[in-house]
Amino acid sequence: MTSCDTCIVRNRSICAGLGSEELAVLNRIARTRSISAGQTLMWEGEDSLLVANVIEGVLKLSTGTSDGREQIVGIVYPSDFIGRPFGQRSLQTVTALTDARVCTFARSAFDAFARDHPELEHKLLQRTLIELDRARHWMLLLGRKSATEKIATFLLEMSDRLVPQGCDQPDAPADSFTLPFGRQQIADILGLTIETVSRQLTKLRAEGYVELPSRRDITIIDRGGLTALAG
Amino acid sequence: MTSCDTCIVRNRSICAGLGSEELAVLNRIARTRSISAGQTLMWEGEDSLLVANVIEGVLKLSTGTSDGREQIVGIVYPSDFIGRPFGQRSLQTVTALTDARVCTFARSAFDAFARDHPELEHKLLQRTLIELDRARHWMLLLGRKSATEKIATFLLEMSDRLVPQGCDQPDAPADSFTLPFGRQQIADILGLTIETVSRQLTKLRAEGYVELPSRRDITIIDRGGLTALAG
DNA sequence: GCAGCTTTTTGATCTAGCGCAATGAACTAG
DNA sequence: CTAGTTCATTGCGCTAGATCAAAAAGCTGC
Repeated sequence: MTSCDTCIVRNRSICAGLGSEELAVLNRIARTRSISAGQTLMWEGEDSLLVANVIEGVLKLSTGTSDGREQIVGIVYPSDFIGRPFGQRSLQTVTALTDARVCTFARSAFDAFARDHPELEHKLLQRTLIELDRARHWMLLLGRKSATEKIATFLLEMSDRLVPQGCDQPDAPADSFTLPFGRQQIADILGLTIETVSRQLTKLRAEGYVELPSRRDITIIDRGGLTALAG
Repeated sequence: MTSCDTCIVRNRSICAGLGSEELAVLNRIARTRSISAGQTLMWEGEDSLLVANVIEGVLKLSTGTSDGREQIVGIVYPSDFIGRPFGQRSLQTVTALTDARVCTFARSAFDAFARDHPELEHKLLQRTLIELDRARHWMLLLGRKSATEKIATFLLEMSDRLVPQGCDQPDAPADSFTLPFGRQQIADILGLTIETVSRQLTKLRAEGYVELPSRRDITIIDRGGLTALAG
């Protein structure tokens, strides 16, 4: 059974600000679910039956062409909301990148609850507006930036959104962090091939912008330089 | 002075469903504004002071890099909503592609009104969710599709969203339509150069997929073929 | 340690789309 | 009608990034 009382993302998720009775109602339709890395929670084109809050872990939203090319269109962190409320179909595939835990709701039940709680809908609207800004900003990167600019932008963005594991410090951007992605996934985020991603990272290391202590670890050495490269 | 009573997008815009008293209140903070083609309504990075409903005309939302590359991230039609409610900054430049009329509101006044009217906020949420789906879908095109696929997708999308001028017929996709864009703008939508757009269109014409009666007119000859090309 | 994976890097080519330049077509204003 | 202006097309390299192929580096389990 779920308990919102002990939920670690309670104050940052869309649930924040709900009264205790409302939380109790929401609690009744909620179901916590564990997902292991690589597992898919919902499929593109499928009926939209679930929505969820991310409790822990990182997930990707992706779309693809019929011949197997993939584009990652969003990355989802703890306290973020996933799924498509008020819509019949999910237009993205949602897949866990790390082991994850999510708090799921049947979409229809959630929709009904949301319509009765303007404060919740307002939070959802705020988030959706932010996501839309983010997606549109990423369109500039996909459509107009060079491989070097893409990688530099990506590393800076990751240093902003990722926090070194186990560290609940102030949210200043960290210069060292562990990516929840392999090279292929970075390629799918940036609209590049895996080889180009690898070459660009090697180049940035050779030029002293970053260090690559291990496959998924990044240390930013020259943030200013990277910022300039990001365009 | 504005009058919602005679507004031609009243039933399709976010105002639809508001009662007549509420409409009167909204009316009081609204201001109709005419914009001529090419004129910019709001600038990227500027304080978000206005939001608006589009009454007539087509506008583009765009972002750019410091060195002048541009990416169009959205196209806005009559009854669509523009601007960034509940946010300090506008992250896109909004520019009229054709002569246009919009119904503007001071953002702060609109925000306050919206917070008092859950039904309105719900409509706004629905629209924002649809726009987010659209933006993410476009990311696949920008990141993963070839020039031919991009152009084919674009033409099909335009035939869906544009209606031949002066024709209030059922909304089946029209095979002939007039684009509100020049070649450079098509390029900025698709993340291509103007030359590539031109060459691809010439190629599609040569291969019998489309006819190009004049600069901005398109006639789709082989919709099935285009659909196949779109990938 | 080693064998069998998977993932990443590196190398060598190829090509789609870019960038530049010239030409041509359409629109505007006298 | 003509000159000026803007916009679109076409031609010709060139290059960033894709593609194909192989080697190297990490993991996993024994």
